[in-house]
Amino acid sequence: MRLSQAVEWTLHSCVNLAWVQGPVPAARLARLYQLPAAYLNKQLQALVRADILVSVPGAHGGFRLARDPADISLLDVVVAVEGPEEAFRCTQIVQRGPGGDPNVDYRHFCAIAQSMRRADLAWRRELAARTIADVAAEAARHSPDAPERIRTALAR
Amino acid sequence: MRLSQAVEWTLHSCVNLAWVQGPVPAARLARLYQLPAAYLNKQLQALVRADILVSVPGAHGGFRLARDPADISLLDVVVAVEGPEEAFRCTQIVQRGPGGDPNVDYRHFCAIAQSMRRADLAWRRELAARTIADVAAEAARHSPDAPERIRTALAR
DNA sequence: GGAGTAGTACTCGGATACATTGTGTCCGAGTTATCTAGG
DNA sequence: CCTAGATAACTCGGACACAATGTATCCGAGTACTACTCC
Repeated sequence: MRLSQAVEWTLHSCVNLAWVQGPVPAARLARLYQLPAAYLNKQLQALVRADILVSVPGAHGGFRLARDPADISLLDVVVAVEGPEEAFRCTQIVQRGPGGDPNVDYRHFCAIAQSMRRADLAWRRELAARTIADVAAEAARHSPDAPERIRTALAR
Repeated sequence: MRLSQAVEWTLHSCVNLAWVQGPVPAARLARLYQLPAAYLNKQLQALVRADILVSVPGAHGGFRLARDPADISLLDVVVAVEGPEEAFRCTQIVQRGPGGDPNVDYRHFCAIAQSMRRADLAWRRELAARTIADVAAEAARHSPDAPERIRTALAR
């Protein structure tokens, strides 16, 4: 099991966007960490579809947060990039086993599926409890001049 | 993010092995749910390397649990199949950003990495708290004749 | 001087290739059970 | 009848293909700004 690289990139981008005002083009966000600009752009589109970012086309355009950083959880970003389905996929192989009932939905009754779902929920709960604003504040606490550095680095 | 199919197969196989005595060949375990036998065999090898199963070669050979089902957590099986590394991989892109210090290990200091690690630990904690014996007992509670059905289906 | 218009630079968005990983199959090495022959 | 050896069947183990997904790139559609021309 493994999260895509895009999760790291988009999370950092969201935190950085929380520190600036106007829209920032993907190329400038990518230049910060020397990332491939076009690919980052592609991933940010997923955040736009999830109503986490707003894209502004044309010159002086770019991406900005769609709402307050305190209203964007880490889970929101992860789900936008990775999709909503949970990590463990119960294919209900028990249905095809001895004593299996084709009319029973084993995604709810299979003890294994239940345990895996419980772990998944615990993971999501942690991510949902942490917002972009939390992370930004924590980062600023650890290195107080980071916001200003990002602002100047993202300036035209 | 997505766990491999093998997790479901190996977990069910471990529960089934907890209900029988001697070694069971992979082909017979696969036949239970009409799974590709050779591929299941390949996955069970990973459990052998992790000291969860013991393989017995030759005629009348197969796989059996290496220790008591109560001493095998779901996390043990998942780690054996998926590998030990956590889902979120921090590549420390902050190092290459403005104000980044090449001598700092941001896997421990980056606020994002910390949050993702916390979620990962919560997920692992849930899986570690649940054993094969727990799942087997839960399944037997829900359908009491399941163990006997499995035993006869796995008999030569 | 001001307004309208054509042109230009910039940005997102999706369509298109490449690389990595998951999925599935096949055959050989090694072991055990069985059968056979000899004492 | 018992024992030793050869044979055959069975099983794991890893090497070898195929498919799906993640990664990366490129080009077109659309917008805002700028410069120019005309009134």
